[in-house]
Amino acid sequence: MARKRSSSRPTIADVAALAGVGAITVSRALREPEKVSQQLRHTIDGAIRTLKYIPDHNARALASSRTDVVAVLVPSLTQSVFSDVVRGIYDGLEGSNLRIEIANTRYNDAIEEQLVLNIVRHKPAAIIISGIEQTAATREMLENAGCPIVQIMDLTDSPIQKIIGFSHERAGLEMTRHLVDVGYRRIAFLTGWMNTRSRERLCGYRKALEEHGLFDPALIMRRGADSIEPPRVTEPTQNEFLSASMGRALMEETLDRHPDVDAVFCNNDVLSLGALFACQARNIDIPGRIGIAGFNDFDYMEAAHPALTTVRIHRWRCGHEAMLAVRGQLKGEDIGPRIVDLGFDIMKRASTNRSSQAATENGVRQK
Amino acid sequence: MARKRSSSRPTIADVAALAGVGAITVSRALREPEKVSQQLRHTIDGAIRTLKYIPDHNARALASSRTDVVAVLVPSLTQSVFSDVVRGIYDGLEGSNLRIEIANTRYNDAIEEQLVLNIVRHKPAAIIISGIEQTAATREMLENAGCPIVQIMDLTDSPIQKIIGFSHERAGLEMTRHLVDVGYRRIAFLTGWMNTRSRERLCGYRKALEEHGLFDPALIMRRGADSIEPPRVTEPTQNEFLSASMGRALMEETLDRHPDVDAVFCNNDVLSLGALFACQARNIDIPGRIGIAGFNDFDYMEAAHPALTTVRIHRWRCGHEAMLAVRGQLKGEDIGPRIVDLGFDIMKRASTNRSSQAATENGVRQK
DNA sequence: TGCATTAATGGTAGCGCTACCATATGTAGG
DNA sequence: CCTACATATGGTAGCGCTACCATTAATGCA
Repeated sequence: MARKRSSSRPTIADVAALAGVGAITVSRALREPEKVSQQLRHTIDGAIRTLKYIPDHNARALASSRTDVVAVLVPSLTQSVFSDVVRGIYDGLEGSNLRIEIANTRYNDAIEEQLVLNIVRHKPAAIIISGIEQTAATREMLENAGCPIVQIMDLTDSPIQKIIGFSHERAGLEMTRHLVDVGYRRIAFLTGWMNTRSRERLCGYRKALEEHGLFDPALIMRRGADSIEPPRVTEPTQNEFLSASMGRALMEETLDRHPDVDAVFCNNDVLSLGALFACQARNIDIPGRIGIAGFNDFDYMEAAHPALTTVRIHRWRCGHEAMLAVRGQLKGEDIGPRIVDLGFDIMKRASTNRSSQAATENGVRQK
Repeated sequence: MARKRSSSRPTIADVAALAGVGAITVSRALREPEKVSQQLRHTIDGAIRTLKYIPDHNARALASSRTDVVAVLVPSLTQSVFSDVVRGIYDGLEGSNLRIEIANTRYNDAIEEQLVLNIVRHKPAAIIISGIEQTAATREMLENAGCPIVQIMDLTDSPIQKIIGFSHERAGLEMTRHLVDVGYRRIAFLTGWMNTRSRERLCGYRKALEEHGLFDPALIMRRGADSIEPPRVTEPTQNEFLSASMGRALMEETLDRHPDVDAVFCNNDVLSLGALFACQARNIDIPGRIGIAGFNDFDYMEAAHPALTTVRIHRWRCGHEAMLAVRGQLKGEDIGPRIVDLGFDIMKRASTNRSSQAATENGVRQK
């Protein structure tokens, strides 16, 4: 009844035999080398190399009910935002023998819950999860997962364990304040489909304008699906989620319907690029007649003509630090600060560069 | 000597006990439901739901020496090119119970070889790998992996099993021909760090120009690291790999050093965007004085002012079709055509829209 | 009616590894 | 010299599942 061993794959027993030691010693040499004499360690290393032995992590997981998988939950792969974050996570991996498993929640709580259940059942080494709006059930599963959990890309006072990110509301607020500061008064908000975090930015925009009695709900210009689920994106040309074309259309609509608007705060750089093109096509002076601001600081923002004002956030760093935090905790280090605010930078560029002089004039013109 | 069972996790035995059947029957109900009577199937489903049973894929892999992991090898996560491909792969996953494991080769053969070794040893359900330039050792491992292999994003006459992609050389060739057709004569090639595939496009560019005796190596304008390894990218603002700023600098250099250049073919849309901004900043007429063409057809290309000519390639579709091909083969379907050419489209837009009238004039002017 | 064949289910023995103990050695302390 | 205790190594029994057979009941067909 012996089951055939596919002779191809060397096992720990083969290594042990070749090195003339017990299998368990090989296992130790791999996992806790300090507990094996230097001499044996050397012999074993040799055997491993000769046989090109690679441990089977399935067997390892089964035997130890632990894995070396870091599960990463992101809401979307569509946006370069999360590509950068994921890249940071991968870059933070190097030199460890951890593995990464990306799970895509598609901005859907039910999917997220199912994924988390599946993940915790498989005893990951750690979990990195985007945002703070997990359902109660999801949160409970995470709390009981018995591994390091890092939330990213947002902030809250009550992280599950640790959170690394920044405040979207404050980012929206500060950028809007900047626009007001330099003299814009009729500031529209351009947006595509909104998730929780982009909604927080809208919130910041609103608060900043209300501080000055400048808020006008009619100036929230929105395109794209109105659903809770994000629209499906396949090839970018059919993008109803977020695109420069959408930004261009939004800008044109704004100019047509609200001729008194003197600045647009775009919920995403992609939109701001479209807004810029719309203005160029109509020969509208930027920043004189219209100011433009975006969010993310993608590479093209500073190269644009005029260079586009935006909020720089630290996507790569966020992923990278999350991974480093995970690795620290797995090495037994202290968890450190539970809340890490990476902040953001208001990149004041030519597209909103009105002198306060011009600002005053503009304020007058607004009247 | 009994090892403690962490009571938390229900096993197949628990389900079997609750359903009053043997464990193996539960196993079958999950994997080959048609071999279990409808009645038992129903009972078992109930038990699974009551216990929230989730199979342990580590144990499954160990027992069956097979996994449900589709390994995906990409050379980079930096470029939105591969983000789109990966997104297509994930989208193609839905409804299956396959899992995805992304491995990043960093354009490095040695890393790729190590990753492939590690992957094949773990018996993946299938492998999707970018490009065709695997080392002999890598190729041999893949050939002996005993699972479906799909190469993507390029073409060759001798795929390992199946390849889904398009010809970069032909894309470069056709775009360059278009530029010549509409009358451009001194056509520069703008590029950052080049990988094998972008080099193929350069090759196409060269061939097209040589057809007309227009090739001039001095017009290959290049920035970024000259190494075989790609430069590291962290936050996009420090991007020495590929950025709009680089495109802008390249365009400015081209204008300064080669005032007779009348068109630029950018190896990437990102560069073409920078090139556009450079021209706008100098008030240079596009497409009159300078024509601009890119490669990829990112969303902003058609929104730009003027809309930018480019090569549309099918990134999402490439990943998606690769995944569907994998699923088909795993279901036992025929492998189908070994070579799937997804092609590309030359998107002729305003940035190269010279009438043939103007083209002739320009031809004259060149003399 | 008898015997081959199929359909439906179960038992047992691993898959490759590590947790848990047991067993040698060496080394210090009384 | 003996105990105590750390250091270094090994043996055994699973982890949760499925491959491989075995078994039983139901069906087909001469």
